[in-house]
Amino acid sequence: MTVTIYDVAREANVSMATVSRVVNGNPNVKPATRKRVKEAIEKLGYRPNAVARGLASKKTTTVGVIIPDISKGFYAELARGISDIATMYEYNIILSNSDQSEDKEIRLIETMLGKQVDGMVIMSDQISPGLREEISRSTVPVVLAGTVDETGLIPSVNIDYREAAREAVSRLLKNGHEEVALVTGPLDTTINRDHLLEGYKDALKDGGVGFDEGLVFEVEDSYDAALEAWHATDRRPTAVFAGSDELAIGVIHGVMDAGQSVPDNVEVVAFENTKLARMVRPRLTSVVLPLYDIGAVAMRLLTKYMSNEEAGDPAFILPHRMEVRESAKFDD
Amino acid sequence: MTVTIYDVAREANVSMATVSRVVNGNPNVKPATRKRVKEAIEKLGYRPNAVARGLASKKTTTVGVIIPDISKGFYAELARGISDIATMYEYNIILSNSDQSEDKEIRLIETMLGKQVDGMVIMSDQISPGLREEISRSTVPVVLAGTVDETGLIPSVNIDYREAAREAVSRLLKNGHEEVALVTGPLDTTINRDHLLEGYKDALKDGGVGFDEGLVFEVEDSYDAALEAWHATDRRPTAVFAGSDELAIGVIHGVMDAGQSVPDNVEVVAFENTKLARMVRPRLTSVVLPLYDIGAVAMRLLTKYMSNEEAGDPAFILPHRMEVRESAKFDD
DNA sequence: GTGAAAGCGCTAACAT
DNA sequence: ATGTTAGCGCTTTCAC
Repeated sequence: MTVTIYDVAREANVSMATVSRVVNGNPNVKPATRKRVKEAIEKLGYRPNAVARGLASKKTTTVGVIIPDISKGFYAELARGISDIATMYEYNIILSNSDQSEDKEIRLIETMLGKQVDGMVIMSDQISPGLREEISRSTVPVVLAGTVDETGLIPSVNIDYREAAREAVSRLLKNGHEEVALVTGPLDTTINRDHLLEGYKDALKDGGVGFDEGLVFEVEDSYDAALEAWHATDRRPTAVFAGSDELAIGVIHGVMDAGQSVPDNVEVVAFENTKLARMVRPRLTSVVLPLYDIGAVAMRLLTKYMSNEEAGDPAFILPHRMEVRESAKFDD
Repeated sequence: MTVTIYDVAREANVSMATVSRVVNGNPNVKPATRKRVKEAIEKLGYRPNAVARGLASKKTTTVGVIIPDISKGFYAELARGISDIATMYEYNIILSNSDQSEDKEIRLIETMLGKQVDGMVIMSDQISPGLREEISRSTVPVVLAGTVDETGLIPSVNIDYREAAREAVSRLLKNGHEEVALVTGPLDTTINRDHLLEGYKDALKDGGVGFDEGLVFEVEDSYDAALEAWHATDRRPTAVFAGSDELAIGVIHGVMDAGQSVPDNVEVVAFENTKLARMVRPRLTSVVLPLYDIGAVAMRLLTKYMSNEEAGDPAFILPHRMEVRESAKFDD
């Protein structure tokens, strides 16, 4: 029923070793026999069995990807970057959602290792000690994408979130605001807590403005949560730095509901720059998070580790920039 | 270096067959020896090699998923549904992007079959004859998700797009509009051409309104394209049925730019109901496309085919409904 | 340049 | 209840 390398060998009057050679592009085959073998392959419709090959060669040309939730635009964009580079290097991807559960993450790593992946790209809002432990025990290389490992030991690709946040808030401060709010997702994630919040504080310090805890709005990372938070508070900051485009839009609508205008009464700077940023009025001025690139670079890095190439500093930092639109009054 | 079933067998003083039995939960093992084996597994840190298992059993417990573009919300949502059910049935997923290229689609199917996937879920805006041919030659079951096969031969999961479109346009018509526009993505995709457009025409006929080609705006499926189309035309329809949330938002902003209001001057009904629908003002009234469910049901169907269960009608149709918000003046 | 043979780590009869 | 044995389809020395 299934045609194997033996069948091809018989058909072409050569040994299976020779068939294997032509299938794998080994140059040590006389052109004439190569031709015969190729014809036999064609004739029989032979398709190499990657599982058998994987068992014999101990390489599967597949990599595992663990992602919190592929249905979230943020991660989907990362995944696309990973996928494209994987395809370029002829790897396939086993993709699984972890929902940020440490349990699931660890179980996924185990099953992927069982499936003999050649490497893994992992995304997580928070590298728990258990997860870090599991990763460091891995028999194959692992790269983190858009995910910060506080120890800096696990290879990772990111931007300098803290500096990006500092710059954004500084520009707001330069516009003369006395009360700049931070609207952020849960502060139990590394990026929010140690990067966005700290960058926000850095900027306040730079600008000689005192930190006011009442101006930090920690909400669920959703449009509704930001909107509600704005409705609920009686603070009236005149500028906002939001931790995501969605949060920023929630704030904008909150401001509008209060009968005010963005950017005239309240300036808003977002963080992420998804396509959403252009689909609101006013359009969002947003720090650009190069998600696709982060994924792509992470995968590229992984290919280097998988072939034992030198890969340089494990903590890879990509440049960032700001896309200026109408939700804040910036000049360039 | 790697510990195999032999090592465990030796450690536990049993044969490899017994180890295999306890690993696979075969009841024919005395509790005492089962315990010994489990301890040996624990002690040695044994992890079954799924590749070897796959070669021996001819089952890999992985399914292939081909998707046009995972970074698009539409597909990402489908993928999540597929993934969750796959996980539930203990399958892993090999995920690849096709960018709708027939070439890539066919190549992906080939490499997935080479990797011995147990089945495949495929998404595509258009099942080309070449793709259909390739699918029908597949040695493992294939299910289409959110994808219409005109021949109806390939198992698929969808909603009745045409009827959903008809209902939406009919409700608009009932509000007394004389000019209802259709803003749709490219009409070279099956759903747009044979379902949305036809459903739109059905409704016009039902309502005794003539079809006016000038009221069909075929644009790229993006916010910008819809916005530009609205800016460019001098037609002033008072109601619009849009083929996606993004298109609907483009239309809404186009209407606003023209100094008019939604829904007072123009009523808009969208199709998709992503979370975007609630993030615009006015919020979108939208036909609900149960993307997650479509993916989930497709994967569930695939598990049936993979285990040779009876699966019923191959063309599975899920119910649809409309979510009424403010972009159209509907009562319920 | 080509062939023979020994695995890769497991499952699945078949014995016992 | 447990052990023996023959593959699964390929890669990879090692000979010739």
